[in-house]
Amino acid sequence: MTEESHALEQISVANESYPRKLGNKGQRTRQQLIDATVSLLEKNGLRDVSVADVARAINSSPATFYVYFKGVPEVVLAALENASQTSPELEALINRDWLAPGATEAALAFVECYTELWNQNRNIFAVRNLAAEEGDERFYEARMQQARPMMVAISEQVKRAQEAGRIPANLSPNSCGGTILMMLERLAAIGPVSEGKDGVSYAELKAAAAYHIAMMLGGAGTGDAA
Amino acid sequence: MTEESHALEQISVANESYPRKLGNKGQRTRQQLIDATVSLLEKNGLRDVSVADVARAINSSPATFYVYFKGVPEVVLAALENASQTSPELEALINRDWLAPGATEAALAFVECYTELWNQNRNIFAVRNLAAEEGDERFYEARMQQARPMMVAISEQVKRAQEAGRIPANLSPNSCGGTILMMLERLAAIGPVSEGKDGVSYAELKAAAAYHIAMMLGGAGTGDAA
DNA sequence: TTATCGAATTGACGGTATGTCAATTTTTTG
DNA sequence: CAAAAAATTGACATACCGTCAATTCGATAA
Repeated sequence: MTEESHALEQISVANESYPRKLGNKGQRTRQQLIDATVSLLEKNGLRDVSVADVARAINSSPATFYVYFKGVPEVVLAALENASQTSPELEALINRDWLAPGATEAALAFVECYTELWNQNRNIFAVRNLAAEEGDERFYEARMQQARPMMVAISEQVKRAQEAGRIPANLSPNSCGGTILMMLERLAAIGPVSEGKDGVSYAELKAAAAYHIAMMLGGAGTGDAA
Repeated sequence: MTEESHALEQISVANESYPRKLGNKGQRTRQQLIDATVSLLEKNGLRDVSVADVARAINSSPATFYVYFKGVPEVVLAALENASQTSPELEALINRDWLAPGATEAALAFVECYTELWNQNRNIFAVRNLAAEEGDERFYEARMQQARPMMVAISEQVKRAQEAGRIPANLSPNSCGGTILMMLERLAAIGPVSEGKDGVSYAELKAAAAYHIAMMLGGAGTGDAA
């Protein structure tokens, strides 16, 4: 229910994500705010972290906060800029030849690596996805951006599987990549949290996801079935 | 940052989800609150719907609201009790013989039905998942509960596929069901909203998901490939 | 060293939401 | 129709939001 900003045309300091010029101290304060926010995020959900909380955490005042950020979400957005959802290891794992034997094991390694990587930035990724789900365009964009490399890599592999006649040619590679990423993100988001909660272990879930992926990448019927 | 409730042991009216006794008028007011909340939810995310908003919407006061519910989430929880995530049609679609030909088409029909059903309660399901993701146990429980029938049905089919040797026997049926449901929920949640946003159409995504499912249920290699 | 100026901080304020009473009004019922 | 129960609400204490003007801090140059 927040309304539009007023029609003030002048310089309006905090209208950008940070003041027009940042000195040494300013950068330090800004970073402190980011760190404090991420830290608070570990214990509370995004919606339970208030500007007042963050300001208090660095022994400052809300007014100071607003010099650097428009709100808590903006801080998370800033934190996201230093977080990657891919890695050389992960790239290597996905860029293998999925038509060769051992697809199931490779897929499992891929899933492990993906969820592990995700876990390293669990706090902000979780917030990112939450905010994106809530309809915040900026977070939606951020997620898309960070997911793109994997999307491209997976699509590429799907294409190869199609060319080899392993999976139907009428499927859209991007869509296949999309569904795989849906599964992976959900899997990673669940994380070790719900370990054994629904009567299924995390390891089992990862194995199932891995099988899905191996299938979709054309690795079915290469002697991996038990 | 909200704290525990105080140690007041007496009757404490709104400590339960509704007053100890509800007369005719009370039930009406309660329902009005639920309806108003769901309605407001259509336009704003959960976090943008305040107690004040809901109260205003029925020309009442926040104080009245608090007689019936502890907060907005509780209202959604109440609304969820009258929403089902399954249907006879959907049950029929999942309970077919997936080892028989036509699995891909059947899977597509299943996906269509599922997403359609989900859409009918989009507002509260979205909120439910969001809140569950945020760590709210009650919503997590609600989601689990409402997903269970499908979970069971899918697992059953996975088991049959395993017995027929169509998919590896070392996979946990429940986990396979879980991953499928992960995909389906994400797919449904995305919905027609992001139509064509990432360069993939919703129809294509559904097709890809359907193929996943057909695969996992043992319907691969039954002559459906293009 | 100190004067200067831009960077950085904050106290204080108006607005709004939360959650809880006690007091009042409305409805039901004997 | 009068008593009892249910329902409503005004008023309040508390807390967060977002903005400014006023102030303090700190780097630089004379």
